[in-house]
Amino acid sequence: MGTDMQIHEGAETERTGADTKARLLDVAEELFATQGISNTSLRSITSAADANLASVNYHFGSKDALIREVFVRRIGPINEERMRMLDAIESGRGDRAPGLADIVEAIVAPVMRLKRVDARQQRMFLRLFSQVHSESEEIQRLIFTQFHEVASRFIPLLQSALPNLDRTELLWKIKFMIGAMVGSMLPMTGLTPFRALDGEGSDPESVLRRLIPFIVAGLSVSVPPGEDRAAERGA
Amino acid sequence: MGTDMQIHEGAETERTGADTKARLLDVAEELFATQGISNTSLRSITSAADANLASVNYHFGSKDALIREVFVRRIGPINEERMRMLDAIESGRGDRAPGLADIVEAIVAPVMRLKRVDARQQRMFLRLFSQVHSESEEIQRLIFTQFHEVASRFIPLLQSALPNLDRTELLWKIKFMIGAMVGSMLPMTGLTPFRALDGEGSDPESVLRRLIPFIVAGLSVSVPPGEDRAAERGA
DNA sequence: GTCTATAGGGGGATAGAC
DNA sequence: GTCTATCCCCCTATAGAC
Repeated sequence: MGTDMQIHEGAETERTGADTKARLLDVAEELFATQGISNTSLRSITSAADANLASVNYHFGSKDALIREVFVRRIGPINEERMRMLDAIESGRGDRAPGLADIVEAIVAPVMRLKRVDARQQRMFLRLFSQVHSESEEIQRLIFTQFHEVASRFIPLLQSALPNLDRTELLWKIKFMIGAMVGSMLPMTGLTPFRALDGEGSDPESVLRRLIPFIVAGLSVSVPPGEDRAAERGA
Repeated sequence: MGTDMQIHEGAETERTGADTKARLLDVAEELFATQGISNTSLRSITSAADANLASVNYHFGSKDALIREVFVRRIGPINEERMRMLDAIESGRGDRAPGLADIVEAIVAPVMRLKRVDARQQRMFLRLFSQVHSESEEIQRLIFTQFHEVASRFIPLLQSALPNLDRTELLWKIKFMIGAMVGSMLPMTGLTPFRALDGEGSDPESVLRRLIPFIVAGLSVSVPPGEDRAAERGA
């Protein structure tokens, strides 16, 4: 199968006059996404970015800070948009419980609309985040921390919209929800039937029109109290 | 933060008299999961497995075959169980459309019950599959191929249970469904509220009791025909 | 400055000895 | 089954021709 050729499929900033800091971010993102984070040495980053080994420390302070920056650059705008949408929901109606779909949309839509960026960046986004699972807990925490703020507003809001769910139930459903969101971005490479989805209907708004009701339905459904499941099997 | 120490957290087969083939599989899986597949050379695998460079070719035939084997070892049993469950569904009732929950369970449950294996293997499973997105299309295909058989039975079955959904709709929902399934396995490391889920309620059956209704609800809900939601924003 | 040629290294696959 | 040695291919870098 030969060796991997992914590293330089179509570099963007390589030769431009972009400043070193931006180049370092671009290169680091790409290497992180394809090789893993801890597998990527500062040396490989700086040499690929045509920069000095010391430049990372100068521009970011540490490798950890660089890692954080790489993710902040992608997650930051998404979470800011989420906060804005959550603001809109909470300010709009004084006491009335906000619509479930609005809340879900606030979390999910900013990610989908990220598709605005070109396909290459889209792929990179998925790759980058896929790598997180292969990293140490410290690095994972470093990245998950960036969702704390949004989560601390989203969870209570969702709880208030679904007062009948106990907390455990709610949190599990949120995991499913996040999964469904990610699932919408999975390539499904080579599974023939799914090739049909590559064309039309894959623009952000179309996906959202399908994804949000799916999630809302899943969130809304009540879970059978608990013991045997063979019971409802015949129904 | 130091470099990655994950490689040998608690190796299992290292020193035992386990045969070379098994050792190669274990080592390859671990290296694939932590470094990526194409980033892992046969040389690094064989040396870590205390085996000869030629051993991979002797035991598996090629690197591709080794890759396939690594995944087959994990996916194989899952898909076999899925096929058995699909058999049971289709044989049981002659003409009547099978219950949606049964179909979903047939796909989802075998993955959840994989948790039977120890936590380390569970983590490895997620890591391993996370790496797939960072690989070339050839490798992705190599792995996705292993789902063809199940998919070709599952999709029509689901379609028959949801006759009102057009094919595109159905396929999107399947992506969401797969996502939700994966989502249930995500660590959410460091997001404080989710730490509560680590203890009770995280056994396979409990997760399934929540996950299956979530998915069934999402599959069942009808999607708004399409024009209303600001659809014609830019199109 | 651009292009072709060639050297070097890494990696996968294979033959033949043990 | 395992090993050593080797072949071949691909990629990168560099040098010399134009």
